[in-house]
Amino acid sequence: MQKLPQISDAEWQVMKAIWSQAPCTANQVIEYLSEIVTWQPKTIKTLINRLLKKKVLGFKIDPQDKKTYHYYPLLSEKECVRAESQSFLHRVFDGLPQIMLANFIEECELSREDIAGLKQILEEKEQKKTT
Amino acid sequence: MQKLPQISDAEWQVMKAIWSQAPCTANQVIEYLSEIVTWQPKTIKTLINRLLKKKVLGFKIDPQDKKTYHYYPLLSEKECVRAESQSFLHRVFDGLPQIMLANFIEECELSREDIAGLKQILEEKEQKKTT
DNA sequence: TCAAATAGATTACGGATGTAATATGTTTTT
DNA sequence: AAAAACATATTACATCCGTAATCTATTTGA
Repeated sequence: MQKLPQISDAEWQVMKAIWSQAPCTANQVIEYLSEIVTWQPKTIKTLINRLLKKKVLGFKIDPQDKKTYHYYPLLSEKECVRAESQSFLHRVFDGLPQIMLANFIEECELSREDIAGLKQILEEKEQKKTT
Repeated sequence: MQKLPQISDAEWQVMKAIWSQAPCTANQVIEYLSEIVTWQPKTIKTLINRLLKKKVLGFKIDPQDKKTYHYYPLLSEKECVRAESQSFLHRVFDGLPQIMLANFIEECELSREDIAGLKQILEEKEQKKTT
């Protein structure tokens, strides 16, 4: 468990675009995000550069097209989600997942199928403890 | 759903102290937090002042002791937790609580009792939908 | 009463963040 | 080959944040 660099709100959007498309160009990120945010392309390039500096992204150059970088994540979505989740859990719920889960289940809209799915997951988790 | 002011990590610690003790003095906050963090008293005073400026805290003066302020929250813990939770949910899980819940249940340590409790809450939620 | 202690108010300062614009260098296009 | 387009790199700038120190006014102890 090492310390991951801090990823800001805006940077998270960029990372989500890259995790779902990598390797991809800046323009692909910009196009992907055009559905989601209203940032100028320059803003997105800035965010990409900050993520490069933080070593959250890397890039390669295609010999065919030496002009355009192809970015890819250096950290997996899973580990970033985990780190961000732990941070949230500690900040708001003193690190107690039971409290947090109970709270979310009560506060969120969940369909009947969602509820069934979660019960399923809980049961599987229980099974694993037994065996 | 109005927009709450932004509460930073460090400010959350202060707010948790005040929610659990209000109304309380700066020194009570400092003492409470001495178990949890290693900040200088001055640092905590700064945080209290920022929270005053953001209108997250208010204070009263005791006629007996006109020197010391007694701080109290202007926002409930519940609404702040809700806002922070929504922010996290959107940043990391695209606002989808099912995904988030499934993820946490799988990743976190939960005792058998925790699991039973969560199943209970899920069942109650299901009941409410039916009726 | 005068000095020391203390509470709150103001100021500090470097780094992160949101949100870009400008500068520079390399391809294309004409 | 010169100009236009485009990609990346650098710079900008206000605000927030972590982490305090200093200033000011009041209270209290000697």
